[in-house]
Amino acid sequence: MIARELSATRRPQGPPRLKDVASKVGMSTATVSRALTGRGPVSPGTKRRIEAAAKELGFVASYHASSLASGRSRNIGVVLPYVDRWFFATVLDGIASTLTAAGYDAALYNLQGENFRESVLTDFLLRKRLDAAAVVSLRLTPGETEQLFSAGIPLVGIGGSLEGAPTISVGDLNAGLRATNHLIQLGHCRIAFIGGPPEAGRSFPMSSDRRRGFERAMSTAGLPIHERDQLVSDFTFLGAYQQVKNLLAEPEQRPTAVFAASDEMATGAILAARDLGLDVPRDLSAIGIDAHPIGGTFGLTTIDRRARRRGTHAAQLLLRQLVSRGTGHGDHELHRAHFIARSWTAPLGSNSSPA
Amino acid sequence: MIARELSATRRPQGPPRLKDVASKVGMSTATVSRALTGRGPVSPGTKRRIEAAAKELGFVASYHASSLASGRSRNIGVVLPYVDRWFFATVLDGIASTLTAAGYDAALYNLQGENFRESVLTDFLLRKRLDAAAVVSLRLTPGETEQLFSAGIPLVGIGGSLEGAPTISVGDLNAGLRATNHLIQLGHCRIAFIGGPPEAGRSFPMSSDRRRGFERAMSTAGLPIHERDQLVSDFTFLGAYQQVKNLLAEPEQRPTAVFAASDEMATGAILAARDLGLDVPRDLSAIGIDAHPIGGTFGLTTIDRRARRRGTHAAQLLLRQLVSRGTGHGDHELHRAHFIARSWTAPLGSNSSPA
DNA sequence: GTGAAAGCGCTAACAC
DNA sequence: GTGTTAGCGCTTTCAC
Repeated sequence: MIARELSATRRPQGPPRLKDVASKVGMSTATVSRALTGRGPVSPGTKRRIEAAAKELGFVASYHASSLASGRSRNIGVVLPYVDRWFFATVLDGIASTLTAAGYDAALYNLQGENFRESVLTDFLLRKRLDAAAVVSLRLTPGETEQLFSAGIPLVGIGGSLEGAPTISVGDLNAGLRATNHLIQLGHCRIAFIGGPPEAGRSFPMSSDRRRGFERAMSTAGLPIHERDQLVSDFTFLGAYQQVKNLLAEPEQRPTAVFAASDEMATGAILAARDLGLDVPRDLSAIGIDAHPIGGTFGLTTIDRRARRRGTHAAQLLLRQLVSRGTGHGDHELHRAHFIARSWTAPLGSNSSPA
Repeated sequence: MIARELSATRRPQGPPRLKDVASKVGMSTATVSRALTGRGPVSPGTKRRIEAAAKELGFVASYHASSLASGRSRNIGVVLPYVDRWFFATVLDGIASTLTAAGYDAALYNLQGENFRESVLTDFLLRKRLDAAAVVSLRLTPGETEQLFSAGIPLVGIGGSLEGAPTISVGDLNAGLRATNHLIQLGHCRIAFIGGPPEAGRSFPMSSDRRRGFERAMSTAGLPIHERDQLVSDFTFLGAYQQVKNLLAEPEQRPTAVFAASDEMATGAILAARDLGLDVPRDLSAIGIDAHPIGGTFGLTTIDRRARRRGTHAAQLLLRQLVSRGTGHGDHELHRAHFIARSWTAPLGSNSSPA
């Protein structure tokens, strides 16, 4: 009803339109548009006057109209399996900050594991309100990738596998190798591995790659892998704490070192060991992956995946692609992970035969 | 250049338009629009045929066009100071999931402390591409709130203070009171408080409210607050760990309990105590706030802010407002925090005079 | 360098 | 119930 009354007065004091700016400077909307978007020629003088007028009126172009007319939307999608886990939240933080600074919006698509996978990948792509998308730790099917490409949406992958799209990976396999080798070089022969759950087919192929790195390093060194030292947890502190507590409960079967696929799990492992009266790192060395702040507290040795930086980098890549209008198919950048040696790993020595 | 060539062929195989669906079923675009949006009368029969045709063609309405024409955009903004902190990430998770499930987009605005405050609050509001916004832990100035209202954007606040907008708060003051009282009832007289940094003027007024709760509880109980027991940290594990380690270094001045404004800090405090050789909870009781998973591991007593649920609830509130077209000015819902007593708080007893 | 005019793809009055 | 007709507010040829 109110709306009806207002419509008589016609736009009582709605936001200013391009038209308003145009008439204020006595120019056509076309020129104003060119001046403000920077596309097309405008004389420096007019440009300045237009900008001044726009500012004075507080004019900001309507995204919807602009997007509809131009096909560009200054909106970039970020697709990830979780947002409430440190690694993902941090990557997201990096992406979002970069985009915001560049004047882009970040549209968040939280798949929640696999819950929304179907609808998100179908929906958001089809509606084409996105200029580009960053896909974090997801293994897209060829069909899905192709759909996105054919919709003309530049993609960049982070740590997942994305056939044909530029990907920023950290080399999970390599990280697994290095972490394990570090422990081996310290003299450890019996090393436990705590990984994440087996990947649900299509998501985050990270844990299994690390596990493969672990296995390869062990076999290269000629070390046996004990079945019972192969733990599966959920990337969380709590899960690992419990698992490791069980594992260490039998002294004669104890590993001397543990490699966890996340810092949270590594920390859990350490605290479990401590609670069992073990001395860290004398009785148990531990190494994690992530450089989660919690690890820094204690001095956990870890492999930094540089989460935030990778997010930033992915966003920049996308932004650059948007400018050059190239899709940049298939470039693959490997961000080498950064090794951080700290005090939770120690040479095997004083504890060759645990009490 | 390619575009130019293609334009000859005219939409070689671009996504289907409303028009395509219309001609496929031999109806006008208006009817198709009505059928698909559910706004306006359509006979059940035609509706079904239209839906079938749309599905078959893989038609999905262009958001931009639809938004421009209707003024609605199925896009809701989420403004928060950080995304890489557990509480915020979890709230965000709750909001985003709910919105996604309802077919809405979540546009993320990460202020990064105060970095992007200005531009976000100005920009995203002016462009009006948002149907509504959830504002987490932010203290908006009256001017800012008014701007948002006058732009017709329904708001809901979570845990911040938002004059005139519905707010979901957890009662930080009350949480502070309860946590402190819990410790007092256990017989503790010397209680330390670890809070966050003083709020940067306009952000997240949560730490100070908890501190006030603490102070009030103490003074009500007639207990003195020692200046040196009032710690300021950064909500992180590490910060608290160090602070508390310093605090506990002098045995004769030791508090017997500590109330931390976050579980991460409480956990840091506990581990600091342990590393100093103290027994928890015999020598030091600790209570936190958040129900961060890390606390569950050890049995940290805490006050659950129900982060995820509050996010969910905020999103629902917004969605409901959008339907009823009311702005719901000023309703204030208090989600009472949930007390979780666990093993890290104990009656003062065996440790009346610490060694 | 600038303006006129034709859309972008959809929704919303309003007639029928 | 359904079709017709105007736009939503901007961008972009295309002339000038």
